[in-house]
Amino acid sequence: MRWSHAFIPTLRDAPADADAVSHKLLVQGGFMRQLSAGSYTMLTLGQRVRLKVAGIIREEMNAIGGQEMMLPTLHPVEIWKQSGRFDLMGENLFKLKDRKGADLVLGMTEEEIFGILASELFSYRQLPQIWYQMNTKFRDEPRPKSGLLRVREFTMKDSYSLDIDSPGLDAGFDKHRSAYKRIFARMGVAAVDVQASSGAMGGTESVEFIVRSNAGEDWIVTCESCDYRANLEKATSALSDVTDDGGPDMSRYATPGLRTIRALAEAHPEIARPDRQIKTLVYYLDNEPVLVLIRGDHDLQEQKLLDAAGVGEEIRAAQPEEIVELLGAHPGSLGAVGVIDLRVFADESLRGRSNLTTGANEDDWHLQGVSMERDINVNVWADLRAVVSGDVCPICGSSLELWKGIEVGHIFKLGTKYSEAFGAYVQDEEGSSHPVIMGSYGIGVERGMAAIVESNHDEKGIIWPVSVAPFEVVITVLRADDEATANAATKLYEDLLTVGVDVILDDRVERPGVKFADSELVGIPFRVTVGPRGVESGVVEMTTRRGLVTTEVGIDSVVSHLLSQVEVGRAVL
RNA sequence: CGGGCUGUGGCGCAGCUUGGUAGCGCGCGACGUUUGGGACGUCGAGGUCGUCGGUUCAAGUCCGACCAGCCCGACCA
Repeated sequence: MRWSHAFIPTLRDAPADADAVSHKLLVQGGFMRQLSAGSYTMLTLGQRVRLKVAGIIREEMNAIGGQEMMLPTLHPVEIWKQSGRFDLMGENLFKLKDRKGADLVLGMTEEEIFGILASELFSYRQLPQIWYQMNTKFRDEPRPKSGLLRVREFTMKDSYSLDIDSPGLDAGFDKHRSAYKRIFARMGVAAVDVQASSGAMGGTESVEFIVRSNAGEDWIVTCESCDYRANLEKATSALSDVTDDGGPDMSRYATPGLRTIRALAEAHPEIARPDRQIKTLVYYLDNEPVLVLIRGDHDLQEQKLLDAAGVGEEIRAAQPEEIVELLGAHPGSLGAVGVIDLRVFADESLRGRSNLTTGANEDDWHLQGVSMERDINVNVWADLRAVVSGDVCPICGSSLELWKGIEVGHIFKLGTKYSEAFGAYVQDEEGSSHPVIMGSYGIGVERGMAAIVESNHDEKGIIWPVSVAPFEVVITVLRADDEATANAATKLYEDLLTVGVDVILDDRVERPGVKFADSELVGIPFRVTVGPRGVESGVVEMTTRRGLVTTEVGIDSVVSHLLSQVEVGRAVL
């Protein structure tokens, strides 16, 4: 491609609404433009990167035996009702009507359709299968943001493993886990696999692939000395032993105006240290009010509550008016003692505790000497608290740290939910019928692009890894209006094309500074500078984008030099 | 869905308080001088000021409604 005739609209001024670095650089570099909230046009540079990322994914999926298909994005609403996910996905699902008034939805993931296809399987001898596709997914996000990091329309590679039994599922899951590691390594991002909540997908186990970045929206917990890694939604920590040394019987005491854990602790330090208080929260799970008990110095992790409750359509904190109606008191004086008409969820850190303080469900009154066993009817014990930095690792006892990251992939052990919903059963050796066991595995292609940029840039612009660069080499012609220089550059351009290098010829009649700045903003890994001075003496310059290291090379040997460096870059794992 | 902010040439913005018919920088076209790190001069093109309605002799400016985008929160595979 010749730059002088390419549509590469670079900008000097950042778009005002670019919050993430990748958003700013991809717009400034002329890779993409926003059409509407969460909807982006990929320009020629962006599309070239996207196709390279997709190519890496495709190669690795094929390498583990994946079979690529292409599924429709327009789905009849019935299949989403059949799987039960029409209600589950709620407003995130795009819905529309056709001319006959029939309800349709736009696919946000494709378990339903692959489940339907799997119903054509009849024998264990046809298993295992790995099926995948890469196409557009639609999600009506409440708040698209950060450029490609959270959008309403994007490309996802989604694959599905189909097995007769759970060892088979484990094998398919592990194949994907290692394929994903290779994919992200080849893309040039350091993605780590962490334990995750399965969320609305259901299933038994899930692992996310996370790229560390402050632009990300996920909080990750890692141990400083062992390999424990988990999303905050799933992470847990070791509990320290607390001895409550018996204590008095339960009694009421007046706490006028004390409405927070801290205020109560400061007013009554002898009986109401935060770790001796029960924090009582009121939530609605699918419109059912429930009480949630956690230790006074802890915070609730809502996803854990949702997981403990089973897959729920909706979780929300109750409003103060609702709380007064349910319990007869305002937040600040709430407790679960004597509550029998509401389900009570309690965090493990409260199990077996006694001599605690909690609200009396009467404004300005609390109870002391409360025993969990004796005084509170707990329906569900679960790990509900949010881990905080410095907590104790549940595996090795070292310290846990928290950091932010971008979720670039997520793999799930689904089980039989969809095969049962769509009648995907196969017979085993004995002739008895079993639902196919499914796994589901996703990678967001454009989000992956953004993650690459987030972790590969400097103050001058993007630094694409060779494997995903829109072009591997840019030939920067100084004095494109000088015939000898232009001819030498054009010859070099054609020679590089001949040996299969992805090269762009910057033959614009621009000042050198403009061309250098653009090539660095766009982030092409190798630059060859061809100028009149060098052409006269038979040399050109090679500059690496990373580090901007420049070396002088004879014009006759530059093609082989470049080719070997490009090949090294392409192969990097 | 709650709270906040913003919509003015392609991009970034001023003008609005105090109403009088639109301006700056970058970019763009032509010509000339330049050309190894984002040049300079001259001339020029380009805007129903988000939309609709209202007030007024007169609205980018005041009022109302709506739409869109962004931020915080809620939410989120």
